[in-house]
Amino acid sequence: MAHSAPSCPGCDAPDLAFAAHDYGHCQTDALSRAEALVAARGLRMTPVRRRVLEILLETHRAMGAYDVLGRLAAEGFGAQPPVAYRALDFLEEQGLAHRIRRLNAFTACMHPGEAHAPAFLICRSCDAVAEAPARSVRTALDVAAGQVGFTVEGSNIEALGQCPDCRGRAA
Amino acid sequence: MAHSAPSCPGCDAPDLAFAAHDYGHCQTDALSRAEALVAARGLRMTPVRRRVLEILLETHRAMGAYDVLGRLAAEGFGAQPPVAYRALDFLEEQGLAHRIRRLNAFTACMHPGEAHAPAFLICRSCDAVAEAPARSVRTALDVAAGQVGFTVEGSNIEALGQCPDCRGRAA
DNA sequence: TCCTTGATGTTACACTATAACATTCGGCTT
DNA sequence: AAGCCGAATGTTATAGTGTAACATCAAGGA
Repeated sequence: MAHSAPSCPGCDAPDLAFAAHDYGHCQTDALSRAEALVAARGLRMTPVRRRVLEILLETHRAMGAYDVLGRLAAEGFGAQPPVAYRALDFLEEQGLAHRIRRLNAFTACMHPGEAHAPAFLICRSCDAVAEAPARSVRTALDVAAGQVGFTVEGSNIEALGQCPDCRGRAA
Repeated sequence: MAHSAPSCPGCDAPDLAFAAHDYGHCQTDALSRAEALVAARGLRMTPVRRRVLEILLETHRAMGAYDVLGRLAAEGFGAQPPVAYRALDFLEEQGLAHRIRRLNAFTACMHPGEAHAPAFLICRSCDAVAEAPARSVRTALDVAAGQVGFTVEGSNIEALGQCPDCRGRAA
């Protein structure tokens, strides 16, 4: 699936990836796209799964599984770890959420349905996480791996550094 | 520091990254280079640190902190987690070991002293981990991040897939 | 010698994640 | 409507990963 319909100008515009903007756009749009995608695959977007995705969509940060679980429990869902982990695993398998391994945390995917091997930019000052277009990065990785005969099936590419806002503020 | 002296033909040759070869070369050479590097920085390569590096160098795989700890404990070193984690953290800070976040594990660096932002190739069949030259990958990441105003200070780039051997055997 | 610094060792605990099993729900067949 | 089946949820319990805090010890300098 091509990148035909940006889900949110604020989220997608490169120069606004870290800028403050109305998250409502991202949230409602990504959610409806996720619903359609899951339905098209003959799977079920259950209440827990939907709620977890909504929670992740509330911020452009990464949330730990136990943070998500806390929210779920407070809302009457199950209060045990598997409840959160199963929903998160489902969302990740469906490409609706990503795991940020550096943080042991999860973040909503900003481009559901589009084939992409994202790179994540993690700000060490404000903990914001942005999903950067990384086709070139992934390509370079495939090439480097190919040179040693390795076939890449999946990747995690994460960068730790400083976002524009924090760099401006703190030098 | 430039990549002037490959530490081991078997380890460094791209087409042998995953091939069986005499680990003795890698181990003794990497170890002596590590010693020199640490000394040059005015730091101390203590017995625990040296032993942990040796243990990591025994294989071209990633080891969990608790696996390392088990070895240490069996040899008379402290038996509590911080003993292993402190040595591993030291080695990582000095660029003598790398953390493979996908596996919650650690692996010895094959190019100590050389500036590098490595990519790791993790075989899902045999669990071997190879450190691929990834200057181009890191450059692509820097560029992609730069486009959204993000300054990359550190990265983890990991690929999951199949090594040449396993692909040959299993199709 | 005394003192400071850094390294090691310990206890104790926090955080992350999964195995295994019971229960419930939705859809389908009869 | 009754019964069945597979998927999803909920639970208990436990495994695995990582760190805070403090005590002890060794090395080097004042």
